[in-house]
Amino acid sequence: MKHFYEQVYELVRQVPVGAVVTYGQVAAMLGSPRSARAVGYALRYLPRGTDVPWQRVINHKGEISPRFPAESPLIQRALLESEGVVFDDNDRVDLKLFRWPGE
DNA sequence: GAGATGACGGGCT
DNA sequence: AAGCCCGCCATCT
Repeated sequence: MKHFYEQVYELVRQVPVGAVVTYGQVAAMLGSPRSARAVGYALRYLPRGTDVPWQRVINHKGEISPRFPAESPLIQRALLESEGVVFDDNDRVDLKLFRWPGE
């Protein structure tokens, strides 16, 4: 455990298929409820061929956070849907149903 | 070592 | 109910 990043990656790797977690949740699980932002920061630095299921991390609204390539969110959405996650008419995930409770 | 950055969250309007 | 603003944290340059 060197960088906060590493911890984020490790934890995200443990999120099961068909489940999602919020940035804040990840931060809280790592012991820093206020560092949700840092979590997003960590994911931003992920290389493309990573084994980390970054697509399972979304914001507190249950929606995919916007970012530079406008297509990324679409790819992320497709990945999640293929894993069984359902999006409503507003492109949001029902966190009450898909939020990973943790270990 | 200081300042800027950013895929967030929560509270208030 | 939706949107805006402000504060937080760890990392990057």
